[in-house]
Amino acid sequence: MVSNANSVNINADERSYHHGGLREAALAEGLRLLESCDADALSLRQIARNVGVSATALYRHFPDKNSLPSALAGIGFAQLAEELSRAGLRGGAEGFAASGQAYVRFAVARPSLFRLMFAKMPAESHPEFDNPPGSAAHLLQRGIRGMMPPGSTPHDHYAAMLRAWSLVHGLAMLILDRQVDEQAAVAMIDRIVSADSINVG
Amino acid sequence: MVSNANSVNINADERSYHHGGLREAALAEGLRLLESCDADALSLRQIARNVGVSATALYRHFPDKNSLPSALAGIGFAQLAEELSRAGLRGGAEGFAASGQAYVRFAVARPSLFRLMFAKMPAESHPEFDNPPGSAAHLLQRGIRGMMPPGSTPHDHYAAMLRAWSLVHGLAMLILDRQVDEQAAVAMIDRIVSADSINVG
DNA sequence: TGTACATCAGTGAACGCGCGTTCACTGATGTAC
DNA sequence: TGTACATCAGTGAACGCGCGTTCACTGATGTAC
Repeated sequence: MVSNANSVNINADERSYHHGGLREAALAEGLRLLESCDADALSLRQIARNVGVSATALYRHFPDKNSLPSALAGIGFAQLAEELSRAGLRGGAEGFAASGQAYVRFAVARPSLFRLMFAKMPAESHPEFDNPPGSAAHLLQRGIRGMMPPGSTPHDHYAAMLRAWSLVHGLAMLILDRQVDEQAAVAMIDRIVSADSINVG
Repeated sequence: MVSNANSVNINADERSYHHGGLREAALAEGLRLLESCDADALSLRQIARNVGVSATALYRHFPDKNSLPSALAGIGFAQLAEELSRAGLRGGAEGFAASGQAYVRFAVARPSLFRLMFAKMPAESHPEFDNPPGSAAHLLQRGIRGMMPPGSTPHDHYAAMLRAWSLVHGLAMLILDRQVDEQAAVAMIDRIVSADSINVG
C-alpha cells in the first residue's frame, strides 16, 4: 500500500516532512493555514509548530516575520495570474469578462490568501501608471488594450483598466467581508461581471 | 484668549475632558486615533491612555473589546450615509453617480475608519436580498430603484445595485491598499464612477 | 438639617496569553590535506 | 583512508512587549428617613 508506505516514511524520518527545505515546508503550511484561519492570524510560531520544528528555526530561511506572508502573497499572485490568463484564453470581450469572473472566484475560493495578497502594501513610489507587483494588473491591462477603440489615449486605457479591476475587486471584497450574502452574490457573478458591464466605452 | 481659557479649563478639571460621559470621549478618541493609525491597531488600552483614564475604566461603558470598534463603525456608517445622500440630492443618474463618487472620497478621506466599517462581519443569516447593517446599501438600492427600466425584476435591481456598489467599493479598496497610485486614481474618480459607467442596463 | 446607606464610575495591581526576536548551543554534513 | 576543521540548519531557554480581562478597592454622589 503506497499510502501506508508514505506515512511510514514520514513517521520513520520526521525530517522528511520538510524534504527539500524547511522553507518550502513552511510556505506550504502557511498556505494550508490560510485555508482555515484569518490572514492576520498567521504567525511564525504557529507555522513552526505545525511543521514540527522549533520556533526559531524559520529564521534560517526568512529574515523576519513579514517576509513569510509576503512570499505567500507572491505565490498567490502567481496562481491568480495563471487562472486569469487561462480564463481569458478565448480573447475578446468574452474572454476578458471570463477572466474577471475568475478573479472573483479565486477570491471566494481562497479568501484569506486573497486578503493577504491585497493587504495594505507599503507605500512605494510608482511612476504614474506603473503596476503594483504580482502582474495581475499587467494581465488586466493587456486584456483591456485589445478592446479599446482606436485613438484612445493611455488615460483611456488606464481608466478602463481601473474600472474593470475595481468592479471585480469590489465584488470580491464585499463577498469576503460578508457585506453581501455570499450565495446570492456568487450566483450573480457572471451577470455582474459581464462583457456588457465592462464595456470599455 | 478663548483657546487659552479652554485649555486652562481642561487643566483645572481633567474630568472635563470627558464631559458628558467617558463613553463619548472614548469614541471621539477612537475616531481621532483612526486618523493616524491602522484600524487593527486600535486598543482599549491605548484609547484609555489617551483619554487619561485607567485601562479598565472603559469596561464601565463597553462590555468588551469588540464593542468599541463596532460602535465606531456605526458612527462611520451614519456619516457615510449622510454624505451619500447629500451627494445624491439632485437625483437621477447624475445624482447617483455623484453619490458613488462621494463613497470613494469618503474612503480616501478616512481610510482606517472605512476599513474598520467593512472589516469582516460575523456571518449573519440575511434573507436573500436583505441588507447588511449601516444602511449604506439601502441608499444604494434606493438610488438604483429610480433608474431601472420598467418591468425589471428584483433580481435586476439587486444585480444593478451590487454592480454599482462593487465598482465604488473596489476602487476605494484598491486605493486604500495601495494597489494603485493614489493621486492618479483619485484624479480619475469622476471618470471611473460616471453616469455612463453605472448605467443600469 | 443631619445621618445612614446604596450606587456606581474610576483605580491600580495582577493574571495569562501569544507573539517576534536574541542568543549561545549542538550535532550532523562535507571538505582539505 | 583517516584526521582536523569549517559550515550551517535546527534547538531551547529566555527577553520584553502590549494586549484583554479579573478583581477587590476607593471615593464621590445622590437618596431615604
